[in-house]
Amino acid sequence: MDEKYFPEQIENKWQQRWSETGAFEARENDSRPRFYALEMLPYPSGFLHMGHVRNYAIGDALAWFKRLQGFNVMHPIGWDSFGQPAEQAAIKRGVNPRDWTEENIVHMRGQLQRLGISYDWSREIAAHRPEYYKWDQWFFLKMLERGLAYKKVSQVNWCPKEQTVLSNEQSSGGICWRCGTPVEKRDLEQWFLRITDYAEQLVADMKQIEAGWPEKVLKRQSDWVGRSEGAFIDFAVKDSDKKIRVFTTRIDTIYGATAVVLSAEHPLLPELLKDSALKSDVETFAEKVRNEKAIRTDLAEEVEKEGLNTGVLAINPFSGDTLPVWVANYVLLEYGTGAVMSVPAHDERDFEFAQKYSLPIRQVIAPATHDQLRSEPVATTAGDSSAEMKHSFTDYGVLINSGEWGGKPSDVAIKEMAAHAQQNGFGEAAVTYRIRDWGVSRQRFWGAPVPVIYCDNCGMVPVPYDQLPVVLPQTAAFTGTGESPLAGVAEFVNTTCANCNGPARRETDTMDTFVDSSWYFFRYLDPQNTNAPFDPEIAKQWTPVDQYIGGDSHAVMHLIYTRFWNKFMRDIGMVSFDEPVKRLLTQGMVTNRVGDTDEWKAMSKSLGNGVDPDEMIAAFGADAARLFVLFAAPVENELRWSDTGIEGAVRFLRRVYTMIWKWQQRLATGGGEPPATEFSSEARTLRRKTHQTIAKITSDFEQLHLNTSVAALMELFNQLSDFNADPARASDADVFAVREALEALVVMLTPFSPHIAEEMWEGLGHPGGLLAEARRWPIADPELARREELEIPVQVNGKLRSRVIAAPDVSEDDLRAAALADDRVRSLIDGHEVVKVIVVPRRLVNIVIKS
RNA sequence: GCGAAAGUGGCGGAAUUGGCAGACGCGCCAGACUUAGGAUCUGGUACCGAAAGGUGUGGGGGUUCGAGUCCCCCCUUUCGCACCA
Repeated sequence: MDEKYFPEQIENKWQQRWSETGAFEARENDSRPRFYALEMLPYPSGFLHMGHVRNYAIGDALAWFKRLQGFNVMHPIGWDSFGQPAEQAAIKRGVNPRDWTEENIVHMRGQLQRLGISYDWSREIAAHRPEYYKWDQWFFLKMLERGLAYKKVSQVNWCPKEQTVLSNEQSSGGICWRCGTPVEKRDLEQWFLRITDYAEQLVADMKQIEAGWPEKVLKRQSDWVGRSEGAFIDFAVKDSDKKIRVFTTRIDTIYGATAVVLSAEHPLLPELLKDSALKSDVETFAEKVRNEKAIRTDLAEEVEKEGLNTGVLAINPFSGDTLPVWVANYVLLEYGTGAVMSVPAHDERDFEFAQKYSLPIRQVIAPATHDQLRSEPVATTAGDSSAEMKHSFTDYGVLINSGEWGGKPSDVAIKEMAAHAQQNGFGEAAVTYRIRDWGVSRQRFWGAPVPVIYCDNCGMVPVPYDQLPVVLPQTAAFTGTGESPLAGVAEFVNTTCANCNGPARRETDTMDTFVDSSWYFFRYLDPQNTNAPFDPEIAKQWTPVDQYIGGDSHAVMHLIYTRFWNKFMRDIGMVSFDEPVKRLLTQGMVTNRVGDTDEWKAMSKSLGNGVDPDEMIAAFGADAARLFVLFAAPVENELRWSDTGIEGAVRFLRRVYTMIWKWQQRLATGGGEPPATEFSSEARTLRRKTHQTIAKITSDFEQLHLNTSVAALMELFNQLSDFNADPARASDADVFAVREALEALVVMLTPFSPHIAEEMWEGLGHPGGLLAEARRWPIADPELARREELEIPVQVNGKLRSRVIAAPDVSEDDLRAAALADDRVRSLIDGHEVVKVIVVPRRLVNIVIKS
């Protein structure tokens, strides 16, 4: 090792050595316990940004930690390389998306290697390569076989700026997930995956992962799936054999229904209107509502409720009442049945609607008091409470004005009334979900082609498995019009039918890139497999993933799709578990000040607040850059970038390096045996700090509390500085204590700054590198970590007044006596009555006096 | 509007979960290095006060011998949801 710390030199040296020795390659024939550390794979945009650096620095710290603890660690990386930006580059600049993508990968791979992230590069994958997307297509066909992939015309989310379809997850909140443009609705024929078949499991299986996943991610997923228990009820249409089915979670309020309200898109509407005098008015109104919905852009504002009476009447199956049927803009076709019973007295929306259109308001739930829950049925009067009620009453309570159900509490009535409906054939208890099927069709070039063909004779024909992959053509005309560019590539489109050999056309839609990322981490485990996406036997050894790390922006996209995919893979026998990821960490964003303002936003090119990782590496070294991002904030917090912070990291590394240099000669030659002589009190203090630090960092790592681990390393170093022994003259005992501290420091620094750690480890006289031994992570000795004496704070009436020194095993009585004997304490309690003395063993004494 | 989380020095953040508030770092101040300093080293750094001492974890109340931590009300910020029947 050199006298001075030259990061570039050290980093090059070790990156090369790691690569030559295959240091990070995970092997199958290995008896060590396994650990799968996974970071969300990047899109190859061309440049690594600080968010990537943070993500991979966290994952790498964990991977190194586990490796040093003796685990066989799987730590792979790949490229989420299909998607929009490549195609945008093609449209705008005429470059070939494949070339653009491959060049970006080369550049970013170089950046990752310069960062020294310990990936097993032999397992690298890229979604845009046929050997990968072949298996996307394979999975698609499997889903098609099982009826889980289907095509239908539907209203889809359309981003007018990017000219593309978006899934519901990608247009959450009504805006495009990528560019923030308000989303429009369009009618298109599209491929869907039946994620709704798994809605119940997506909710129920959260139990299995709740210990390891952030609560907020599970909450968002749970909201997204939107499980809701209630009942379907059929309202017969008067003078007709038609029925209107509504969904309600509050069947107990059904006697308060004063209208049935349909969404403007409700399929029954045209038939219902057939004989209505108001037909044309209603149709005009419904048309207007549909249009407003399709182009709605001011999402912040709640739209004012509007409705129109259709003139049609329906019959409440419980009360026999005749109710008007309305059409209104606040009823959604997508949820429930597209029709609701309007109960103004007990639903805010219905109340508002009833107020506006002067519909009657009938109260049927009374607030429950303790006695009422047991009271006899209240006499029913079908009164209109519109005058008295100022707000809807939406709590559960006791039924009134509800026929035979009067007097029953809501929860009981809900169960009994659903059963009653079922017995009488006009309804049933039901569970509905908010989640919709996953629209995976994209009218895009740069994605995996949907592997089906259309034959004039045979209709839609799946591409046979042995004809996969359906390979993307080299290029196409990129017009950016929203039509799939593949449609213009004749040699792609024109094919022969696998059934009848007649002429046929290929599907020109490609798949959503979230298909690629739904199962990629299984491919890492068996990346060369040509017979299957992966060998289930190999996958079994490594999965579920032990720790997954990435941004929380994917909480309801990638992270819900991949859970769905796993359940599908389970159902076709490829995996044996329900959940693919045991523990998930959603790391915080890396932000920087925007210009001269006080705003902190995620680094981005367009805001001009980006920090180039390459520049950081050049100026400070990869080790310092990584150390800083891990130290500056807890991993889940936002990280506000600071240029001075990283200088502190370099300073620390340089100080450690200098100390190792100072000691290396003495340590490299001397043996590591415990000395014959006694340890001095200072040496014992150093050893105590060493073992306390080992214990702290080892346990911090389990929670990924990396910032406090770094702080602990710094404390250990400060203690070493204070120890201030001279390498030339130090006693054997002192040298032993220093060696113990320095070796622990170096090994525990490795997850944060691996290059300098390897260099220093070598400098300390250990050839072969840190991974030469199966298990290198130090183990804390609790005996040595224990304090020899305790400084116990003494409070008088809760205020800190003094401290007493005590042995760690001091008895409560002795501690109390010592506190009461303390001079300062005595001067304060003299002349006062001691009411009580609280002794917390090993912690504190509080003396309560009367003042 | 609904829901959730969070408010600790100039800044990022610690605090063994009810027991010494401010670890560690950044910044700042002072000093040293017989020149320079955007290098390095040493010391200091919550606030008020000369000191003794007092005050202090968004504000107000409460529980407790003891509250950053628990409970209630309020304020602020961030995030999520957007008529989900």
